Amino acid sequence: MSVPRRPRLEDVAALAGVSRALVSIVIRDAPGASAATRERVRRAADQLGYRPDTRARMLSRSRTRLLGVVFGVQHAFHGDLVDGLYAAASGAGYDLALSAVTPRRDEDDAVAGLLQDRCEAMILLGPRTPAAQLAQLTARLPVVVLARHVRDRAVDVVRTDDAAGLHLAVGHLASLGHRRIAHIDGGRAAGAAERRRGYREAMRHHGLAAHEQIVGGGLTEDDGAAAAADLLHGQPPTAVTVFNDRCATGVLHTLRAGGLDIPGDISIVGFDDSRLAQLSHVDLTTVAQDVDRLATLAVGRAVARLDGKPVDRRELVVPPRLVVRTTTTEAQPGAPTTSRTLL
Amino acid sequence: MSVPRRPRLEDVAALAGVSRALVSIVIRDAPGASAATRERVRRAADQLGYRPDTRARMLSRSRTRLLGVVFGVQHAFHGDLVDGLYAAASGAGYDLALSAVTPRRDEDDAVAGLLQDRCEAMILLGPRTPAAQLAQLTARLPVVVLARHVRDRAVDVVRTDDAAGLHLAVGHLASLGHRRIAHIDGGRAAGAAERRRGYREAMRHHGLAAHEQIVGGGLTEDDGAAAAADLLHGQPPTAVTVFNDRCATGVLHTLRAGGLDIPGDISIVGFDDSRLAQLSHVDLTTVAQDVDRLATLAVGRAVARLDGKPVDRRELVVPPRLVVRTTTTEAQPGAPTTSRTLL
DNA sequence: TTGAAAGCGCTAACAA
DNA sequence: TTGTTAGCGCTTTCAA
Repeated sequence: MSVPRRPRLEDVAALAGVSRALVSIVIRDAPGASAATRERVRRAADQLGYRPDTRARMLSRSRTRLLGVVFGVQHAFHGDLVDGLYAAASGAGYDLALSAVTPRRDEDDAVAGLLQDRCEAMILLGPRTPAAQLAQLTARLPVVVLARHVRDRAVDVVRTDDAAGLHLAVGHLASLGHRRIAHIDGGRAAGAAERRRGYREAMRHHGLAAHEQIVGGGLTEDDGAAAAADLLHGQPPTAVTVFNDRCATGVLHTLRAGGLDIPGDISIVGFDDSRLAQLSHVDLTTVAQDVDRLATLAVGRAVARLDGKPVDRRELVVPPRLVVRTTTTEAQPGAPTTSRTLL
Repeated sequence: MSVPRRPRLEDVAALAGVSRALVSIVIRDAPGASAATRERVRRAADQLGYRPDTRARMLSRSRTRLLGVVFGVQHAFHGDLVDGLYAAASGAGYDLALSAVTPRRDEDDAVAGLLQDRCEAMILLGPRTPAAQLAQLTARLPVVVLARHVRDRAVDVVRTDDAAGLHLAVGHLASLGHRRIAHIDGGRAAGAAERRRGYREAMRHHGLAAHEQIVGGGLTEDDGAAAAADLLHGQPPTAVTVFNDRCATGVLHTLRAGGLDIPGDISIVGFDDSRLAQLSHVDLTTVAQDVDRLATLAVGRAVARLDGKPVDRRELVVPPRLVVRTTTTEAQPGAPTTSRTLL
């Protein structure tokens, strides 16, 4: 049984009794065909189930209308961003080429794959790639770094105002009467330095400089779990701001497993407002990043570069917003001040 | 400043002083060129930084060597599978085209996107698409369903022996002395029916038919949290097998939040052995799916179909394996038998 | 071993 | 409004 070959432009033309060019015009909704012809061509195309060949189109247009996206497949927040990026890209008439960073596929692999796909621009989610290398990549195609601060002037950045986010978090806790507020940081992760700085500034701003306490964390749940244990070896704070939701989740569950009441004994604030924070058994007070806005700006910036439009500010900073859920409450007079051994 | 156009085959040919065809041969490592020529062409290509244009190549070869993958961007286990698929595909000389299912992008969208990318075959991770529709898709290109049972004879399937997995789980619990073992199921999720069946069979096999208790769950953490609450409205079991790790995590944390000791009061067994189960603060006893084997088989099957090789068994079933961690322990004589109100 | 030439399926400039 | 004609960059016969 012979497989019916996929219909080509030519087949449609033949059926409709017109030239290939005409069909191309109709298919692309380009001007230059009468309504009657359009109708006839459309009908023929439908009848044949014609679908234009993207590759041939890309080749002749010498454009792919493809935006490459590098994301961490294990990172819940990246999943949220990808959702936003799909929406933003299709709004701008582009498609997304996804390239995942996995345990066995690093960022360089992911970027290389995208380069091969001939995407026109690249959007990197919280990349760990050094700034110099990113700048180098920018020489090949427009690159937008999403959710990470990059000092290098050559790289476009769209990110949340991380420092402001920590001002919100600390302010919230301070207004609840907390004074001993610790910060579990993200180490060298994207955004970590900014959030650390925001925490310090905010603590000083609230006259709590003496209570500053930064605990080494990271971006995974396990990092949070380890940090939670660390935290409680000394004099435990009454509240903690955590680098991100994943890490905060680790902190939350570890403290609870250790017998502490959250938020009774310790209040916790996360960062991202990823789906993780919204789970009913987590229900984390957190600093929300405006995913749709970040995604829209990132796509917009990539497209602007492709269109050669002038760009005023290289870095676009989106304000965060505090989402209060159930992991924060007023400081308890009798909060634990002695260290306890957990786990 | 003019952008230096990407070098083409022709540029390399000119520099090396040979014809385009020769360059093509050398680049593809095809036979038909002397060692000397090869060397000369290679040097020229390197000097120009030549990279073949994938699209043009796809077009003329009328092959893309692209395997489409539909996955859930929020699903940790899918992330694990994607990692395995990248490895397996590159081993087979194929590339992956990722298409994500997100809150605003359903499976149909994801499949449509891949169809447009002209991938040669498709691998769907735990799809919800009805069997009939999958069968229809198979008429267009080879489709491999990964991690879901499909009765329709037209669809290739690679999956874990879900029922056997529940035999392992129940057997483990039974050997620890548990009798009242409940199952929190996955509803209509991929694999749920098989796991439910496996649970029932295993309970009977161990003479525990009288203790069968199936609680409606789902595949997310929130589903698990809700089920945990339900579970305890009646007479709580001493152990539960849960549809998957995500759901089990919700169960675990909800029970703990309610004051129960896990595994002291209730033992919990998950399914998948996704990264979630391996987190230190979760450390879930679970039924592990052999991710690399599943991925390798799925890619192998897709490639076999593309090569037109005969395929003996339409469905490839991989045995699971039990991973005992810290959420299961021996049944306690004094385990709670009265209902408690949680949350 | 090498080169010429004909596509792959589509777009776009130009003529009619 | 329509059709003709070159490409887009590569692969792949078929001759030389």
